[in-house]
Amino acid sequence: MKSILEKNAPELLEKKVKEKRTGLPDLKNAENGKVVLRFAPNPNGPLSFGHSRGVVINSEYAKRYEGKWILRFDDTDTVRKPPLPEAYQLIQDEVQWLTGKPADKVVIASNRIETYYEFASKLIKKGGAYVCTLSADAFREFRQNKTNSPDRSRSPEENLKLWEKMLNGDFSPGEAVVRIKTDMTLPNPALRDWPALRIQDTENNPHPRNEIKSKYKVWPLLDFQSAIEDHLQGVTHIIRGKDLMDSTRKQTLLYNHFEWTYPETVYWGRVKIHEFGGFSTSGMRNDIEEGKYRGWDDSRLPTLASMRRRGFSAEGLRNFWIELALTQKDISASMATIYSHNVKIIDESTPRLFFVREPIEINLENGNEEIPRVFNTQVHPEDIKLGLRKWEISKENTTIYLEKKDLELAKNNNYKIRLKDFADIEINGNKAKINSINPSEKLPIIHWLDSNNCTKATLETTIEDELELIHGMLEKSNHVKVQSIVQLERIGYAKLEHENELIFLHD
RNA sequence: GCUCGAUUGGUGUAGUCCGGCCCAUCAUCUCGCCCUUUCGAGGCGAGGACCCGGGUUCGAAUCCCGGAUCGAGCACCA
Repeated sequence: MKSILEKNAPELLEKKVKEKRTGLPDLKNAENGKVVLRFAPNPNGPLSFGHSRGVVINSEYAKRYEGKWILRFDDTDTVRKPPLPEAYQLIQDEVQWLTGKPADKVVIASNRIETYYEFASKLIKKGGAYVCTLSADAFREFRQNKTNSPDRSRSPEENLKLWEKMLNGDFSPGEAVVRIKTDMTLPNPALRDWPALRIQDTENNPHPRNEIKSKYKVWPLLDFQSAIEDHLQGVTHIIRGKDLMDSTRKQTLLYNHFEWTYPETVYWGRVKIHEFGGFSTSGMRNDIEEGKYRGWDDSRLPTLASMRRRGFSAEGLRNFWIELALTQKDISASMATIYSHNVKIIDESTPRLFFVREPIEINLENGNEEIPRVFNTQVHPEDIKLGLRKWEISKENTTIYLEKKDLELAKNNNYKIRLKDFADIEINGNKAKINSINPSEKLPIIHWLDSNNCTKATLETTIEDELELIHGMLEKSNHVKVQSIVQLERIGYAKLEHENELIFLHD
């Protein structure tokens, strides 16, 4: 059989060789050079770790299809989710850091309110939308009963008048809303005459941007604003959470009124990180204002700012999200996976350094051998090009530091231990003598410091959701600049945040 | 309740459209070994999964029917 096929129809055999796909799936109907994507966070705080998924996925697709992606600030709720003025810039900085370049375009919804008004007017004129003066509760009845409300039958002219009254401020919040006319008998209740624009009390809840403040009383809701803007910007593909599936359906109904074609849409599920509890942007904002956290970059917070501060590499984060790919499953990932991605990026270029926690002073004396005058080892064990760590060691009154914990380790080993890259020693009280330079027997190897070649330093870390400051001695090094990542041998990776101040990254 | 959607090892994925080469991929994880003067990195090996029940078929992770479980929407939030 096979040989017959080989002879007569070899393509049938070849077709069976399936290629394995990794990373992001292809986008449907994606034409190279023509793809336009967007990511639309609410600027009520800087980006959370979860948001970074949106930035990474959209920018990666834009790169793959040589298209562009728009960063859009959906800042249309001044009451419940008031924007944070500084977030607009913070988010753009974070995007730059994460993707290595700015978004291709930035759109701020609150700058475009009048444009949204135009489309609302147009649709009301066409009879595709109407002003509804029912209360939310009253309308709910009609939605549940699949019956038309009396307001629904008003003529476009009457609706236009009411719309003008809304804009003029003749209605208070809750008294009038613009609804998109769909069909009250639609099986999905979420789609029945859904609300598109509402009134907000911007006297008491002004928009935080100075140029906006109390300028508008009527504000579009997400489904309307987003749909109009996507069309105006020529968005071809929308990647959004599956919680917005009904938004797609609502917006498609709106697009039908205008006879526009809706973009291709793909969904992702929720992502939980085992180690992070439930955090919301507004919750974090409260806690920060109350002083519970030191800021958005507090290392206990699941924000991009925090991860960036701790020293995560943007590339590692990107790889993490790409590997998670795009599925509608609600997923629960572990920090271990993120660490693993990060280590792959940083390990080969990260200088090694000794940091002795809770240092105990020991006087080092000559023993079977004299104290060597120099300590010499590589900055990176696998890469000599990164240079050498070299200390001059005084031969008189030589004081070294060992970790308290390592003293216990030595105790369990007849007080004999090996100082890494240096010598075997035997400890006796606060003194130690050198037994041999070369490793004479298999001893535990510990890191250590010479008092003339180190300085006091602190390591900030998180233990059970509390910030801890570990005091210790840090090796002096001219290979490590402030803000760079180091590996504290036998401890883990950390960032030298300031002179003599380290912040723990991960182990 | 109504309406959507998802279901592959501990975790995340590939494969599902167009059934066989899938005794199921890759990564993470765990364990073992090697290497290494770090509890790091690297190398090698092992462990572990097609939600359940029927059906169609020579053959089902893949198709059909039923069920279960989980999640989301039904806000004048985003």
